[in-house]
Amino acid sequence: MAEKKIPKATARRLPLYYRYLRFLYEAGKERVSSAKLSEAVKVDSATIRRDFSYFGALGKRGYGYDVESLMNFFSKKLNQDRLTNVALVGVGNLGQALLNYNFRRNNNIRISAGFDVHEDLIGTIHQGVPIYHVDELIEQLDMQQIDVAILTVPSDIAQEMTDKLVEGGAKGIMNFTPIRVTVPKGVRVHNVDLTNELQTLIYFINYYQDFADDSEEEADNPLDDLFYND
Amino acid sequence: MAEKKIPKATARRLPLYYRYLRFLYEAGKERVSSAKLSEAVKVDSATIRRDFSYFGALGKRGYGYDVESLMNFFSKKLNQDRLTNVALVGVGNLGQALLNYNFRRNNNIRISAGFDVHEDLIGTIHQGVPIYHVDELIEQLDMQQIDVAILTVPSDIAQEMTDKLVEGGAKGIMNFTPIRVTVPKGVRVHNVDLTNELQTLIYFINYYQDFADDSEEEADNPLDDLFYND
DNA sequence: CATAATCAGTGGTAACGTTCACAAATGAAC
DNA sequence: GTTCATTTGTGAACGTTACCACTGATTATG
Repeated sequence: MAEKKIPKATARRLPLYYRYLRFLYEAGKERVSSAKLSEAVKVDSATIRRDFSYFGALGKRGYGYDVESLMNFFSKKLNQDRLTNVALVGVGNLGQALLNYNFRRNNNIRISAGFDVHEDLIGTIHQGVPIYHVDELIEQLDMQQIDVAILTVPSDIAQEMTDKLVEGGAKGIMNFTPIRVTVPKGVRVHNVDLTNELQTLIYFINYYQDFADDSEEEADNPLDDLFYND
Repeated sequence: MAEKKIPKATARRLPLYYRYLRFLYEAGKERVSSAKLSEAVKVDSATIRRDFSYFGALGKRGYGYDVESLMNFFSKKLNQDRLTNVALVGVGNLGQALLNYNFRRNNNIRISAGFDVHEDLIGTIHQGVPIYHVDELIEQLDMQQIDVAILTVPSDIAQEMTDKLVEGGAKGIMNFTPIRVTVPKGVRVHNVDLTNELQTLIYFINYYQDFADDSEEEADNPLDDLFYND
């Protein structure tokens, strides 16, 4: 909780920088300039330097940045030095794909518990992850000290499951449902709305296609749609 | 291609508005105010009015907005009045989940062709969608008049497949790989980076947890990370 | 050691996005 | 028809983000 105000736009780019630094490190590179980084992550080099500067002077003029130390620095910032357990609420199509999706590959994040209501699933183990009934959600979150959850349930129970997550002490929810759920202050929701993304993409290619000078980020991620509190 | 400059932030919210308008219409509601919309989509009411105003005067003072006509208006804007075919490149875990994911439910978007290199998959039909070898990609895009693609391939072939897509005439790519691919002017890439999202979420809950007054949009869709050209 | 090339850090500014606050328009009530 | 309650549309203020352009530190070269 050290540095006060890292801009949100900067925070969203940190994982991108971190990933590429890992790549450079594994490729044996010792140094990198903001210009080289810029090419790979497609972020303006001035923006990269500004982003890094919020954390202090991490580079050396005339030299660039030391890959290993910068990588380690961001590793700590992104909590990659310890394992983060995540709950998966809703083990349907998308949920199961996320179980298979290897968050751990180069990342200290793993889904450690799944929750569903479907009787066939409960008690089974998928990709090494035990599936519990949602009735056990609050209890398990507490027991396993989980404070981050992925929500992949049908829309009509999205708010209900969110309330349970909040009650279980979740602090962060990655919401794959199209519902904008309501949460109390202190809980952060990150919306990943796939249909929304696709529709936006289609809108852009239909209405922005001939505006040439137009290269930028998120998003956002767009996709990027996140908010805090209610 | 009518109205010139709809802000990107506005464009990203259109699908959200559209979806809720559909919901209201199906619930038999005839009118809605920006304040009511605001509650549901969690966007400030002034922002909603501003967003709508870019398209002209869509509402009536003292009344609000007519649900049906607004819904139809956005339906056209979002190309929902005609079917959009999308290609899926990479029919692995995530790809198959997206095949199952019902984009068509309330949306005139469907995945109409899948592409992979895995021999077991080629020639099969998943969820009604035929899977072709990637060697047929360029040919099929052309034949099926597809200009939007979802990219869910391993990182190491992301750029190669992107190049094929561009060659096949794709104008929009929803990129699920962590690679920031390079594309020529006129092609829009929308990055959906799940690991990135999760890491950002974890970063936020660790560093922003006690900054209370902090509720906003996108996304930082974030997730929302999109760009144009190279 | 001197000169050239490189490159981080940052002040300034422009572009973009959000929100306040209010006038003008409309509908509802009686 | 007058009054009251709503609610849009928008000028203006504010906040955030991105980028240019330059200074000065450092390395590389001969």
